[in-house]
Amino acid sequence: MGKKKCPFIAIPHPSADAPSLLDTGDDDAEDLGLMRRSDEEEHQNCNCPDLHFSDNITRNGLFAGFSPLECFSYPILHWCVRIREAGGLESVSTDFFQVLILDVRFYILFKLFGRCLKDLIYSPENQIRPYDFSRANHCGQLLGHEGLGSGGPFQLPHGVLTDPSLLYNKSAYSGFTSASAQTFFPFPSVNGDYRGSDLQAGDFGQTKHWYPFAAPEYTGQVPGATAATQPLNLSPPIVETREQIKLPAIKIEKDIDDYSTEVKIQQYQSAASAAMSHGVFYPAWNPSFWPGINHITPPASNNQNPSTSSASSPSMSPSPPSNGLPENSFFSVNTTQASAGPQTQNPASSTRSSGSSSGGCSDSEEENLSTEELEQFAKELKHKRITLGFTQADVGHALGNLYGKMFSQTTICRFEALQLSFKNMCKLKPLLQRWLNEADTSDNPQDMYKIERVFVDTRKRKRRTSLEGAVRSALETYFVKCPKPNTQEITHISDDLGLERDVVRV
DNA sequence: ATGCATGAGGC
DNA sequence: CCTCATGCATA
Repeated sequence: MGKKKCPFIAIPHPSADAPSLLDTGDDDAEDLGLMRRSDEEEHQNCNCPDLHFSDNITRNGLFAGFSPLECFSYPILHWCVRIREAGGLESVSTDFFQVLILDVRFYILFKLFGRCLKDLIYSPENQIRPYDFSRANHCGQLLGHEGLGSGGPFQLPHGVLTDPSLLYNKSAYSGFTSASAQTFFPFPSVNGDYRGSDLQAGDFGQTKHWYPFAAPEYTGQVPGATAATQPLNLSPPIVETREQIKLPAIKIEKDIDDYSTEVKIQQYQSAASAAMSHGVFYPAWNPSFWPGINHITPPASNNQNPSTSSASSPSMSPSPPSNGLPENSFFSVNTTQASAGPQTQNPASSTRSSGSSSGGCSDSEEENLSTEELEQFAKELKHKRITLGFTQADVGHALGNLYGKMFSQTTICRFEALQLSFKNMCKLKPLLQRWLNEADTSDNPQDMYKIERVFVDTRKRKRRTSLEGAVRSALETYFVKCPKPNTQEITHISDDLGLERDVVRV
């Protein structure tokens, strides 16, 4: 009786809380039903599987250190329970599914293991209770051979739900790390504000780290859409891309590839049509949102403006032929004003063609920015980027597509972390501001980062030098003695340590 | 997220 | 030759 509801996947109430998943407020983690540190105590009282915190800190996001299956399986189980609680697929409301489809993981799993999930939802012997899952039993059933009937090739790697504790170890966003060697930007620490965002990143932002279907940077799609598409779009380029990815998830991915796409679709479709026949289950399951599922025709009452969605259907189309705007459009927007409020244009199809139309144009002046403004903007950028489901790399590429100058993930990262020089921050801000405005107001922000990656820099980069132990400390000693060695001294040091001159110099 | 590499531009 | 902005490669 006294047990509290586990906040792990606090799926919003079907009718009441659907919009909260997209809430851009500070409580993003909560919006997504992700547990925060403060929930730990509460969690002690629930029957959730082993979801306890530890003090390990992950660096790259919520799902770092997790197998894709682990990342998928918990939410799936919770969704299943929720559906069951609601009386089955036929009984849940439209709003419920609007929320549900935002959980990309569920979508994918539903496609892959639709029958299995239905078993979980309907089968009388599966008397699972909310937050009372038996790992071995249900997860195996959900993802393992048993549930696939004919014994699909999908194999569970050593325990699906091994240790989810890492999920919640993400430290609060700290902006500047104390270890930062780039000290030329005098911002104070940014703290706390991105805790939620970082957690959320695990869901929508930095999904590349764990997505089994990720074709990381080449697809030109929003992560969610990417994940939804990959199992169906087995086009050669993607397959090639996979070959190059060294993520452990590849094994899983290949296994899934072997699995009959036809079967997957049928499984999905049977569930979908069953639900649709009862008049539910249609809202956002449209081709635009779920590319590859274009055989499901949403009713006319679809939320989206039909013309808008058809204009883009972004993820289905090949890369755009254009290469963005010419360089002279780099700093062509007055972003000080633009940042005050969203624009009212409908940029659905204008992201490439109307680069000059967004916001008023002005000189290429860098703004007179205060550190506080930059700091604030960096926060806002990160927050909204994550909310919109873009990675840092996406943003960098989008800038290239939209404004002609591409930036790497590194640069975006450093911008968000305020690790660029003040001058550089001021220079980049207008571009990012403009991107932010476009993305923020676009109905199809994923249009903004369709990637035209036709050029490949074939230069062979020097292999990265790794300075270790003795050499490193020797260099440091030299540096302490003489921070600015001249040529002769550099030569001397390089001879002494057996390093290239350039290495010593750098 | 960050260490090291690279190349442009300025002195 | 140096500084700076930026990116690759990798932790």
